[in-house]
Amino acid sequence: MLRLTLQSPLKPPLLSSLFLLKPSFPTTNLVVNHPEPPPTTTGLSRILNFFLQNHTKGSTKLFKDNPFLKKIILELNSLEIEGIVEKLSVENYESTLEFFFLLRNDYAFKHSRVSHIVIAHILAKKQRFRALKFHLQHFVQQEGSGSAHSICELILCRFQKWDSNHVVWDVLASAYSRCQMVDDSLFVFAKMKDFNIQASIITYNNLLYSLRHTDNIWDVYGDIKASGINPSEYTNSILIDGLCKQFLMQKAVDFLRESEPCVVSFNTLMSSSCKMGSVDVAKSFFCMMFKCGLHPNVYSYNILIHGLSVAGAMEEALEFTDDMEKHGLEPNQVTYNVLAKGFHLLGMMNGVWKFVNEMLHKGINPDIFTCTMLICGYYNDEGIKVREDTRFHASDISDTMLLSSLCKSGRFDEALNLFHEIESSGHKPDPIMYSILIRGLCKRGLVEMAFQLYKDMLCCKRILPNIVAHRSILKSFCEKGYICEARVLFDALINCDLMDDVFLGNIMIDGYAKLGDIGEAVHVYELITGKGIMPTIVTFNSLIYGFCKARKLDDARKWVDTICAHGLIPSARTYTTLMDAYGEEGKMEAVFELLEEMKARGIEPTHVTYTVIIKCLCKRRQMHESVRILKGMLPDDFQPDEVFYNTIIKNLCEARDMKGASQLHKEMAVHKLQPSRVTYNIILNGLCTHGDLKDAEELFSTLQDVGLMKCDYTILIKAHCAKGSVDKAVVLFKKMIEKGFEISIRDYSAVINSCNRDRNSVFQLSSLMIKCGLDTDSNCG
DNA sequence: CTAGGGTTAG
Repeated sequence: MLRLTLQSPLKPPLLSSLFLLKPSFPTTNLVVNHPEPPPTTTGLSRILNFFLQNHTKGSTKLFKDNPFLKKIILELNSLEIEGIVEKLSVENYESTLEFFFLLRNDYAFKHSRVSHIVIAHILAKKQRFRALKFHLQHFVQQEGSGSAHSICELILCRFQKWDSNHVVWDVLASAYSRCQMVDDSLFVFAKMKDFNIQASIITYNNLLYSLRHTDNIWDVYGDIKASGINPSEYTNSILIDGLCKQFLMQKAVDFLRESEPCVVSFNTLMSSSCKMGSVDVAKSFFCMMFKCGLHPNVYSYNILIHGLSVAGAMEEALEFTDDMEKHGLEPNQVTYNVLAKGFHLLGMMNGVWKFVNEMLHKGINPDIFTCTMLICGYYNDEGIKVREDTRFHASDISDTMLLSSLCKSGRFDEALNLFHEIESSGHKPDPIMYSILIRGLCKRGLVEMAFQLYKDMLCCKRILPNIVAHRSILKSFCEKGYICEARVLFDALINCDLMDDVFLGNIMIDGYAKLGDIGEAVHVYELITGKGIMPTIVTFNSLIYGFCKARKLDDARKWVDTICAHGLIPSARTYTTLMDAYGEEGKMEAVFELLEEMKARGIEPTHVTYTVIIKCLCKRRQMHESVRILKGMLPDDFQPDEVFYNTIIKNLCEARDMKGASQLHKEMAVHKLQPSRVTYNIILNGLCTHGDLKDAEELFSTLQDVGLMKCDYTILIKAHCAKGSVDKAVVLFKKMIEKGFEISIRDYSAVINSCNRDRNSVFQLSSLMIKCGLDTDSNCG
């Protein structure tokens, strides 16, 4: 059994064992690219043909157990397989389907386009619409965006006369919409119009859905009306959803009035109202539903109960929960999670436990949302109490809670012990417990150990890690600079179809962006959007950060338009990132231009925005003028934060205005801001370089209680060296070593360099270096 | 098509 101890974290090179991960993943669908051999006339395909002809139904089973035939398949290229598929399809649909999917799923065979379209026709003919839908989605994902043109061409050339032609066209247009390839979808629509093929309402709905963030919804809606087909209930609610997403609530309500109202439309309106903070409006929609003769469903109740819970109106939330049951609707996982969250927000742990308990009693297992609440530490230190509480004694949840508490307080030894104890008591290891440990270890920077656990659950225990585990590992890999390992994991998740949400993609994109590797960042972006995952504003903000980091500012700026094209609204973060980048390049006009642009869009600058602005201003101007300009810009209710102050204090120090700096330091208290170690470090540095060294020493000694950082020591040491007080420097240096800070050669040389080439001092420090440190090679950082 | 969480800037 795997035993982990905190004393022996794995060294990074072992991470290369990650490459073993891929074959260990328990799912299929790993795409293997077969090298395409030149077309052969070896007769292999004739043998295969002969074989398939002689076994209609059940042929593939025979085929599966036949190593000889397997060998034949691997010898053939996709063109030869295509020939077989086509020929077979004339004689036997079922065999063709089995043959195709067996090759794809079990042999990871990459079929040709023609084969795919043949299969689509068979599925259409057999009216297996669900399978057809998935088949074509899979197909267009594989083909990627921009493929519509050539695929349409192919269908026109070779499939025009096939019976199910119109169905295939229709579902193809849907597939492109569902995979977020809107341009391709529109291309298919246009071709269909040329050939008088009527799109179904389902296909229109898919298109409408993928365009719901944009003005184009009305064009599509107009098209539907003009074509004479009846909009469905879905059509209306998608339209309402789109209008809500564009914050056009009034238009949404107007449309609801004119169209046939349905529960989903009301739910969408309620959800949007709650998100905008108006639970009352949501409640009035709820009442309106009854007046329209409609009955709220579980979604309706949950939306409302959530709205009330986050607003702190727990009594009312509970009333609606009762009401729900009176109307014959059972509260579900979501209901309980939402109620638990509400009580937690109020700090009423009894309430939380009441609902987690009720959930267990009803046989509803805590799901990923409950777990996220547990794992992400909503329940702080309650775990230990809970485990002692007899009501929860020996239940899985109490173990989970205890584990969570231990991880939260950094007691990993105890956490791991508990974990092994649970394991050896015959309990099946639980993915939630794993993810708690993995997340905890990652948070502490112990990603190597966390990954060991991750692999242990995956490879040894055959438990699929949950989203929390994936996220923690991926994020930590990125943060620690193991970008290649992160990518291998990411690709494995994609290939196993375990990547269905945008968050993992965002983490991966951000990882590349932070390194300035914008090429890969964009590549990952294309990868996830090709999978039909909708990018969010976070995706774009990270991409823009990446372009800025790569110093491609004009490209970065152009991506703001892409955000809008996706129906998303650029955020204050978007603009702040751009402004910071332009400021760094000294392009103040651009900074102010962006500020105007964001305000024009109704996006309020945040305290971060203003921090960036002051940072930029100070680069070019006198400090006092900069502050004056900034003061003119700040809104009355501006709430500065600690970093805002730190930035100004730092600039004041650099302008040698130590008096102003200490004044601002005092002012922080007025805003109830606690100066942090960073603040003190800035002031210390200021005093050392532009102020009185005595003041610096004084500050240094008072800081001893607050806790000193390594750079506090080095700053003062360097200052002493520069002033020629090497003795004082040496005393401090020894103290720093005593405190257990890791001292690198770089630290030594930095100090020695600041000795003004005074040979005596250099000698003194060098001997100290030989005496005290560098006896191991571990600190050559 | 509609509900619960998490990923980004100084």
